[in-house]
Amino acid sequence: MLKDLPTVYDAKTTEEEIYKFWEENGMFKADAKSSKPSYSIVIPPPNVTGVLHMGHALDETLQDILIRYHRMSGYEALWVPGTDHAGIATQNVVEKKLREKGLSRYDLGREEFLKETWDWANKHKSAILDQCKRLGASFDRTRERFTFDKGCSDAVKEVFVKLYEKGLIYKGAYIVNWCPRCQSAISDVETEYETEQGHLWEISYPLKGESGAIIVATTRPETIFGDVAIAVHPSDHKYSELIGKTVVIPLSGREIPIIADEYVDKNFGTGAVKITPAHDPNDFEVGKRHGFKPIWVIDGEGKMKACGEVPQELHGLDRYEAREKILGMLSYNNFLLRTKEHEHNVGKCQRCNTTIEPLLSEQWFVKMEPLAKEAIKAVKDGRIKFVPERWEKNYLGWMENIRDWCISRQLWWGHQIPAYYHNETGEMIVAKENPDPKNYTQDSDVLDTWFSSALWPFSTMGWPNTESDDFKKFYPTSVLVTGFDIIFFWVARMITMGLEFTKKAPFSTVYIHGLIRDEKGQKMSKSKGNTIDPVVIIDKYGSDALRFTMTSLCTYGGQDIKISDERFEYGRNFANKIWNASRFVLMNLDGVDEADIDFSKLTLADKWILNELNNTAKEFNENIKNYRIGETAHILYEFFWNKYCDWYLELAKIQLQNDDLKLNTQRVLRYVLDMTLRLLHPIMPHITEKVWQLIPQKSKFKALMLADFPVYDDKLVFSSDMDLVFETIKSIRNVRQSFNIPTSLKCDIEIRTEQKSTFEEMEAYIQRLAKVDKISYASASSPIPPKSAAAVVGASKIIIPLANLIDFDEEIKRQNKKLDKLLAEKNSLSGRINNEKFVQNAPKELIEQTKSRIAEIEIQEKAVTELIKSLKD
RNA sequence: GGGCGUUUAGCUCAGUUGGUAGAGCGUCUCCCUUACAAGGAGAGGGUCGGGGGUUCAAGUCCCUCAACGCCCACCA
Repeated sequence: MLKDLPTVYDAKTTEEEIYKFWEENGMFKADAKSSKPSYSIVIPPPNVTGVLHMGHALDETLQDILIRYHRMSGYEALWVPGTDHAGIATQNVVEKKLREKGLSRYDLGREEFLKETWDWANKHKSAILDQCKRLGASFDRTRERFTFDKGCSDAVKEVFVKLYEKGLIYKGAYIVNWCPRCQSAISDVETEYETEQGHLWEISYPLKGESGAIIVATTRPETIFGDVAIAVHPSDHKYSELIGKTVVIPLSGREIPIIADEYVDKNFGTGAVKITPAHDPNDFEVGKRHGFKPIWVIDGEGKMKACGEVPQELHGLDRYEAREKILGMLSYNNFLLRTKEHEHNVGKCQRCNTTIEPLLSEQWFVKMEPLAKEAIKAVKDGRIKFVPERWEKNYLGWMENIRDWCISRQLWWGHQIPAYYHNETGEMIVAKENPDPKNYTQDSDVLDTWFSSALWPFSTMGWPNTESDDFKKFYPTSVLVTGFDIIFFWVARMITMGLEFTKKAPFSTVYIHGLIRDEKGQKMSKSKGNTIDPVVIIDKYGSDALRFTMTSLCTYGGQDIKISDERFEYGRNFANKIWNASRFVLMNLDGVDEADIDFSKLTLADKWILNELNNTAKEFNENIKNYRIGETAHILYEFFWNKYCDWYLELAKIQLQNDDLKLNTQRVLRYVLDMTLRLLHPIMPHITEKVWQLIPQKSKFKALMLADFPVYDDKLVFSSDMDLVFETIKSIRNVRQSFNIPTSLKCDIEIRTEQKSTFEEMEAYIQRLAKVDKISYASASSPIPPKSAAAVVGASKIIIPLANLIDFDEEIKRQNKKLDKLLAEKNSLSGRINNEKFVQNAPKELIEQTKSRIAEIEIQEKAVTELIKSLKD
């Protein structure tokens, strides 16, 4: 049966089979009543509208590694999955579907539209989490949550009412970022700025009752009908005489004053600014200071309002079309004096890329500053630490300058704001439930999606019921794993809300990884068409290959990760190597008993590999504890491929042929494979589980995923001279290759050494792995026979008599090259030793090390010189 | 305007308290050796972006310049 295992690892079949095995046995389910210490992670909930992309794949893989590692390391590990209702994104999708049927949400009405959206969300809610199963995600689906489910809604209401009662939520009219397409306010962080080449227009505003004019520079001439004043700097001599005078707005004829305000920059434009409080945040502030009433001229759709002095022909016109018309009119009437090229930043809606319209409107806000205090403290005093640390600065910088958060959205899909207005008096009550549905109507706005996300670490644990088992056992969570792009959107807000409502930091570590990019370093996006679908990669290379590759690309500094389809060959090849090495071991375990390794019978090779395994376990544990997760992959790759496969399996082949050594060698093979699979399991769960279950053993564990994770073990510390064997074999191979000695030809060697017994112990290894026939010995001082190739290993000389095979000139060249290298090293090292200051200042061990290295070089130098001499003779 | 990151082998990137550079891929040579050709063995390849400084010693610390990338703020 074992011999029937295919030589190429079949990831697809294995992964399906193994995942099903774990799932059906309920192995992902965490026990809130467990006495083990808890380790918990909540997933950054993907949008219900989403499909799995590479960013998720990386994020989920890293979380799964941490969860699996801790589960095996004695923790009660809980990973909570879930999805986000994604207000605008989801509403957009459903509205688009309606539009295809020629309908709008208004045709359906709020109630019917919500029903439709719920249906859609319910249908898609689990799709992305099902895709995560392909990744091997060991999250607890029995605890799956949705940011719009009953529990989250209760938490949202609780938080909203409490914040309102504390005076930290208020409603008011302010300039907000308004998306004319979404028809809603959005928050500052949802506004992305793009640099655009625009214009600065200089417009002349004639003075009233006298000749002359004041020239104003603006980028937004279409707001001219909303002007309430012209502002200049109080100390600007150019305009000091004009302050207090009145000008007439071009095209409108309305009269407005010239005022002085510190806000104006004397050196920008003409030094005179038109003030439009309804459509610009700075103008709003100026307007407020001077007591002007704002005049709206652009509506929520970004069109010119049909009101006031806006000319008839502009009514309902898009703001940019109106701009062109207005410029035409100004120019025609000689009010437009100059048009200058001007580069400026334009705000765009994060969701739909529509240009934001700053608009004065009535919205709800969270006063962030008082909340931020504790959130700053928690990071400064180390209750929360960022990995890598540099993100702390980024976080703190933002937190220390935080502005109020606009939380109301003019959407239907979302948590409706729990404020109720009396139908007649308009009196407002903020409460979890409508006090009197007959007479009170609920506020029609909903909350920013991130409001419910901010509560995610504790709303998923049963909060506000702080007595729930999950909350008691698993809150606060252990770590939050995410990309840097949502530190402000999400991480910062979770920290503030967690501290405010649970008095605890929601997690003690924020592990920030890089973003996935395409091979050119560009962000992946559907519109660019440069996305790589993780499911396609999994189909092609396997889930473990995807996981291993991505993990290995994670650097400690959290650099962005460039990937291409071919990069996953790295993980696929490694999985295949694991598969085949395991096949070899399994095929050679026939007749093995169930006993542990007999330590009294260990060979040098056995000791060497056990010692290496032990170091690997130690390094793995140290690295993962410090979130050097990429490093863990490198360590395991190096150990498994370059040590276990390249050397130990080859050495074991020799030992297996020795009846005295066979049984214990089998035990070592089995043990090291078992432990290695455990080490690899968090990163490559499927293949390791599959192979592990094929290993004959008396394990008490039902599955590898539940087995104990290896830790450093004093009993496995050995020192051995294997390096001498490896060096010997490698140098003989080198000689063979240099002189094109065919593999079929075994050569004899002579070893000139004072360590005869050590070499004798290793003869079998050298013979087989370097294709050597007879080995003879002589003392290190014996003369070198003529016509030989040779290698110097440590203080020993390996002589390969090849009189008829080698080109002596070639060999002299080869040895000279080696000599040059030795001399260069010696030169540099003795330079140090001869430097008094070095001897004074350098650590003792380094000096000793340097001296002994020089001594070693001198021995080799002597040997090589001797060789060259004998070749020349 | 402020802040951060990057610059190391042809390509993509590691390099944790400073002690004369590593991997994967690619290249060259040999090998279907009974786990694996998605493999094995061997080889070649780097003045660690430029300049300056600290030090016995700098890819690693400090200063400065340059290029590229990102974030925040935002002057109408």
